[in-house]
Amino acid sequence: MLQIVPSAGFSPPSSTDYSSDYAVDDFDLPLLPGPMDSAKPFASNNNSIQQFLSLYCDNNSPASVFPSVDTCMTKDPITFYPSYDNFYKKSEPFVYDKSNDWSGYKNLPDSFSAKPVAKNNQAANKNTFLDMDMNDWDCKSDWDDVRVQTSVQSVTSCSSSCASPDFHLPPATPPDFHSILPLDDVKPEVSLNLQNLLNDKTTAAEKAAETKSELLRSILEKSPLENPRSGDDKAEGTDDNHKLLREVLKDTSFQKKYNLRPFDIEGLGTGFQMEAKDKPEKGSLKEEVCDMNLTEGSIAPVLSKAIEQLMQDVDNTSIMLGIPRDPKKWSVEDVRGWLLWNSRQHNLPISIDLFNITGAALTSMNEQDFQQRAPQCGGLLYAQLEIWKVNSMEDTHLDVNNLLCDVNTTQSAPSIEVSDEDDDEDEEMIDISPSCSPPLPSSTKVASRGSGSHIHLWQFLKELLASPQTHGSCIRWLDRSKGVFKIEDSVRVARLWGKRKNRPAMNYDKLSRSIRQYYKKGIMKKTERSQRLVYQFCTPYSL
DNA sequence: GAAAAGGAGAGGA
DNA sequence: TCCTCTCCTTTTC
Repeated sequence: MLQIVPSAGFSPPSSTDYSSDYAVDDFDLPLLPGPMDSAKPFASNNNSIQQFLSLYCDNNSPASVFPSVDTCMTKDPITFYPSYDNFYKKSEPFVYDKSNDWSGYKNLPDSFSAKPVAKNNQAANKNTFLDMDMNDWDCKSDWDDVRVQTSVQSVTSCSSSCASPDFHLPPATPPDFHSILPLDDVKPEVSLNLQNLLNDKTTAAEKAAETKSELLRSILEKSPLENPRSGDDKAEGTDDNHKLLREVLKDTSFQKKYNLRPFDIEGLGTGFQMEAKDKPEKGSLKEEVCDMNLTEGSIAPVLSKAIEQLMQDVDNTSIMLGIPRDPKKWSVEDVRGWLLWNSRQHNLPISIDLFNITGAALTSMNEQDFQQRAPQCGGLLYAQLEIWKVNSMEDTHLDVNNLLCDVNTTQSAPSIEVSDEDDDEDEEMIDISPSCSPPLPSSTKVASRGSGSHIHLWQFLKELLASPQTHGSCIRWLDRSKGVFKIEDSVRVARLWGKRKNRPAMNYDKLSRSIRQYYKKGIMKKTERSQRLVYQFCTPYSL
């Protein structure tokens, strides 16, 4: 199943699959404030937010957290998206280091010769890069493979209030582009504007259609060799620029995506016109987003949902693996299990023996330590662990609005609303109350991870089993490796389950009936030797 | 008597 | 449709 959110964890099959609806292109990363040092919970690492959203926005590979780094450059209102897929897929996952814009490219495959190194050995940092002339590039034909798409999103340049160069992907400037496209005043900090995209998609698509038409006209006028009316019959493929251009013209995927109908533009080429759009599926995130009158501040619910889902996935993974949510509490075996899971889930080459350490030691490692032990995926593991660390903060205040506000704005203290339940359960609600205007819509309170009523009984039981210090008196593992556990206090377990599900009448009879339903589903099975109050998870649920 | 096992129907998402 | 709750009966320990 294609998924974007579960990049950092396990997400059980759900009817809410946003994968087809959103891509990395749909998020306006630069909307995030620049200096994140004062913004919790990512203050510990400036890379975190970038990695976090990169993980989030990837929908190009089903089980991968490798971001498809589609950087963009734009001349408002035109945007071009050179994709790095063709050469990037074998390299390290992108890690943006603001101190060195090109650090993420250090492991590009040998075939990629268009590394951002100037011919005159000019340092290719961000500033010099922006000042470099295309003739300074030591680029070969690899750019020919760069897929180019015209954007159908409405693009605006980000103002300084919502964007900071510190958090922008390094601009990429394929030389071929520069030679054929009007990019005289390229703004390095420009990327997609989620607000415009979501707020007025129709207008955006129409603009894009117009844009593409204008682009075609411009190209055709500037490039007589490609203009069939020019009378020049130069053979196809004799000019790399035109090869690139052909890629642009051949790419019609945007038509389907935005429901555009081609039409002829005064004989100059093909334009595109909006057709009736299908209404987003009811109840989908997309519909919710479309229904929002998206101001800059109202993007918060979108991010809030994304973060909520990500945290839920991390929780699901911790339950599935039977490890604590807090990586600091991991045993050596837990660490190995987590690494093994990541290795399998994302097909990462990890030498697990090099991580024969506890969770406390693991969490104290920096990114370089990870890179040393896992040269090919250390950065990714580090980013994954960062998310887990954030998720483990019980008092984490995920105030998405803070991410969208000027960091100089005074930030209110985290507000945690703790339920008045007894100490059986940590049923606190995370209050995502706005700390800066505008306020969030009605659903400002989000149930903390795992405390929702949608949790399955087997997940709940594993959650209890994962916290023996708290619930060991009522449920415990008999044989962890086989997934055999015993309910020591059936009344209490049933009461906890009823509390979680808001079913005051729950009792063990009903709970055990639900457990028995799992026999048919293959989630649980009877133990080899029938024992009272002893149940056994089936693999992989026991993992 | 408590727990296990399972049939059957209801209800919510 | 799936999952869980609820009620019920019968069997087992």
